[in-house]
Amino acid sequence: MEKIEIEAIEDEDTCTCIRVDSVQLIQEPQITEEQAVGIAEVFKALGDPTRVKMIYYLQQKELCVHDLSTLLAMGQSAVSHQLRYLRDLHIVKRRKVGKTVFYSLDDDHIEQIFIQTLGHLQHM
Amino acid sequence: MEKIEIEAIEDEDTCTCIRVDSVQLIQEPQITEEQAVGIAEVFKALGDPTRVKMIYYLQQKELCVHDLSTLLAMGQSAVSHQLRYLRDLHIVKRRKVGKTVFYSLDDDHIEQIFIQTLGHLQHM
DNA sequence: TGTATATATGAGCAATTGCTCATATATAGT
DNA sequence: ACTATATATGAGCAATTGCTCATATATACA
Repeated sequence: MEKIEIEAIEDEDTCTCIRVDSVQLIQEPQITEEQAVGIAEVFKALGDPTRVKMIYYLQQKELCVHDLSTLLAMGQSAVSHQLRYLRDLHIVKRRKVGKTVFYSLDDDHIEQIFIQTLGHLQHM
Repeated sequence: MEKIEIEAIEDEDTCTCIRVDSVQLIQEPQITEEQAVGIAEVFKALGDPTRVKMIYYLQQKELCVHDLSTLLAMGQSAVSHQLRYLRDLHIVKRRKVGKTVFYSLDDDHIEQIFIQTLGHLQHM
């Protein structure tokens, strides 16, 4: 058991509630800015109702832009923009057949996270 | 095996790529607007670097506002605002002791989703 | 080659977000 | 009661978001 020097920290204010533990955490930062940004980026991609529906449908079957547009009752442009966004994050991938482009999920991890969360949220 | 009437759908445009399946999906909507909004709401809460860090630290131990402020290198007001946001979603809860308020995670499901996702994202 | 269909993309715009600043509230100590 | 500390909150503002509209690109077919 080591004793921790509370006096080691000297700054402008007075709160010492659990300063000790905070310092311990600070000394092992454990999560970097880049990691936090990366994690947030993925969650943010799933954090929009339109994209939730898209991923929900794509998780069931490959769909073309037009059909997604119909299913979501949204303009083709809006759908294409969202698909572009998801594709940039490698959440979704394209398969072109003639004029039409089919989209499907591209990432097993994200798919699992999505499905698990769906399950969790049933019980809330 | 049932045959599906493609001709049943008659609307303004021409794409019939997989219209049949789309209609099948449409006939069982399976995901409502409210559900999509609810799911997105949760993901959105996790979709910001500041909140990711907060949840990451709080998942390790209960912390007061001041210490979170120190850990995140952010102003107390910004931290309080974010905590308020997370509290409204029942992701975080308060425990008041004298002048200081301790925050901790309030939802096992969200905690699990967060940890699992953290694990998944290690392998990406 | 010309036309129609399917998708992609840039610009613009209203709504939302995440912060800061100032200030309010709550509690403890004198 | 007065002061200091800890947290909460409203207003404001710059940045981001998610759509629409117009238009570009790609492919199929006559």
